[in-house]
Amino acid sequence: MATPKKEEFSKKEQDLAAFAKALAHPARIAILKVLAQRNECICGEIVEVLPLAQSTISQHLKELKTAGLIDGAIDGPRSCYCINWKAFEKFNTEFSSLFNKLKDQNTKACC
Amino acid sequence: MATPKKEEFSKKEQDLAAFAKALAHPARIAILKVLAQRNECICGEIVEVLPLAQSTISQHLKELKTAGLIDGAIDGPRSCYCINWKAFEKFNTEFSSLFNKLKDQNTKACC
DNA sequence: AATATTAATCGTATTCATACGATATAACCA
DNA sequence: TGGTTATATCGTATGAATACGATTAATATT
Repeated sequence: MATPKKEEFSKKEQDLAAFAKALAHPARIAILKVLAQRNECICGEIVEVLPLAQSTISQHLKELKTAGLIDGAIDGPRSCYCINWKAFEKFNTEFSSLFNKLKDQNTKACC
Repeated sequence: MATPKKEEFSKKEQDLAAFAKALAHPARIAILKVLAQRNECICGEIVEVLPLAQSTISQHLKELKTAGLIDGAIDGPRSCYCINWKAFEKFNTEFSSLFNKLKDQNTKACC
């Protein structure tokens, strides 16, 4: 029991869900805000600003990176992260288009 | 250890994260599609179409309802679910506005 | 070379999510 | 009333996410 069944859905559904999952924690939304605000996206600044341990932030950054929402570059002893605007926009439009598609299909005022 | 820290973030961040979490599973996206497609939003149809057990679907429906994305009404022996367009649109615009706000703040081409 | 700084990774504990079968509930039909 | 149908809920097993301290790795600094 409890063997995951995500693979049985369409790729589009899986991709959109994965994107949503990347945003499904307030810490990660806060991280994106910090990355956008600062002109330099040094990781240490995020640790200072957010109420989480360094290792936890690092973990969240990794997830955002895996989801493709941010890029990371090693810069000497530190790491420089920044938002991947292309990917972010792609998902933004994809999500809006899901919403609009759903709405168009919905022919009936239901319930 | 591992005591949740979600409360330590802003309400807006929490709300957006909660919405994202509701969409963070392909089954729930698929459910929304079915609800939009059918003129009648009987729960049983969803069970027929998706590769999940009835109790699992029921659980996912409950989460979508808790997140405010769908409404449910009891209709005799069955249940009638439908998308809460108002809530859905609210989150859609809120998400787009986050994206645009982030982009505006981002003064530097980084990394 | 020795030490400090920065961030990633490891190990691990705890909590949450996902999935199912079984059972309960509630309305309808014979 | 007895049985059927439709859905929710319970119990439970497993897997994933979250969080932290400790350690490692890699570059700077002295």
